[in-house]
Amino acid sequence: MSPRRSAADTRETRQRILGHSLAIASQEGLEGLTIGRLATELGMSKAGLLGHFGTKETLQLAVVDAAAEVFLREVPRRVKQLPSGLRRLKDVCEAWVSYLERNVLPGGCFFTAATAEFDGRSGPVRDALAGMNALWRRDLRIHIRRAVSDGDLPPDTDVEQMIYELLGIMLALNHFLQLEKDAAAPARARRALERLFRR
Amino acid sequence: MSPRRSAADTRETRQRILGHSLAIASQEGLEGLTIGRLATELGMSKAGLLGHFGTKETLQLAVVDAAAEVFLREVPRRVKQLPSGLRRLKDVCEAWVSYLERNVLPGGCFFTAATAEFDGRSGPVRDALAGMNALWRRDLRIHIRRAVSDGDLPPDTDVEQMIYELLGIMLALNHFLQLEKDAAAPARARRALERLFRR
DNA sequence: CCTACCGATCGGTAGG
DNA sequence: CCTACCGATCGGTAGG
Repeated sequence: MSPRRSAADTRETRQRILGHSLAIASQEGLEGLTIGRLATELGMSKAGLLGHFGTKETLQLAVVDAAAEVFLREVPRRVKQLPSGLRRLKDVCEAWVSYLERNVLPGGCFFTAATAEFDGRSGPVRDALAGMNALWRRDLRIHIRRAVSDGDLPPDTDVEQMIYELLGIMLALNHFLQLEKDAAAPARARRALERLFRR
Repeated sequence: MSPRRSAADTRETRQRILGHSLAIASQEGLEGLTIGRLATELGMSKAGLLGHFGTKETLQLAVVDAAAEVFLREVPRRVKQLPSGLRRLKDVCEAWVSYLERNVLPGGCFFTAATAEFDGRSGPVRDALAGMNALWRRDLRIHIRRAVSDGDLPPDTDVEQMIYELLGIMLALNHFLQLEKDAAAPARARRALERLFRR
């Protein structure tokens, strides 16, 4: 009667796995994501699950990609696609704060958690995380440089310094939201950003 | 011939275990710290090791305490015990940057790593970490308040905002040191601190 | 502190 | 996608 699993079904199952993996990984880390637990919670067998990815490491890499997808959808793609510059930078940062504030993933920022977890290791997962971090900094760098050449930031702006401080504000936001459940943290992040852009 | 293990020997063994645990945990996390691995690397049996702590959770709590010991020794106790205030606050922050810069633990700041790992969970380990974070913020709060009442910081200083930004600078420092091995990060942290105290 | 062991779970494979 | 299984390792205990 019912046809064999179509390619679309397969893709859907894969997305279900990745969605649940992302939720687990944001709370308990990429290593806390075990095949057995994942299979049980999704109501499938370990072998069936592993069939989609081959090994746990491949699954972890797919989760990193899925997390990047979510972040790109929720932050840069969410703001009006104005020309690069200070206005766009501010919009991106506001979307970033809002992303963390809205608790899109149950455990907060996946990349913050996963980066802290893997920064002391080596291998493909660590490299993928480092690559995503570098890509995102590159985006910020472009906006900041443009803001400087537009005259919206002082000509002596230290671009890397600004990226450093931006990231610090976001790391602190994630920290206060996750550890302290401090509802005042987003306002603090916004205030810190204002001070950063108004120097 | 040789006497039975003395209480001093026992304490020494315990310290050896905790020291090695701290090194592992700063790199691979408090959960990556497994009894079997720890026992092998220390050349003792799992049962012998567990005898000192009872359960893994008790070991994890002891590691949190040991990490606090190291941090207190390397940061607040390392600066001249001047009266609380802006001078002391600046000294403490410099010791904090230096602590991370000198890579006292192989995986960077234990508390940053462990907090990111446990902030999505519940239980005694998470609570102990939250408690240490709160204690440290209390210290910083006292210094900032004193600096304000001394007139060394503006009377309208938002104390919690300054703590937030301070923590962000340190989280970013740990991030850039661990993930990017960016030797320029300590200088960026110092510059960000200057800007924070000079507003 | 040790040896010897426990049940549970890990990632993964064979075969269908 | 499944069942059935593998060796390795997990935290922990009994008994000395």
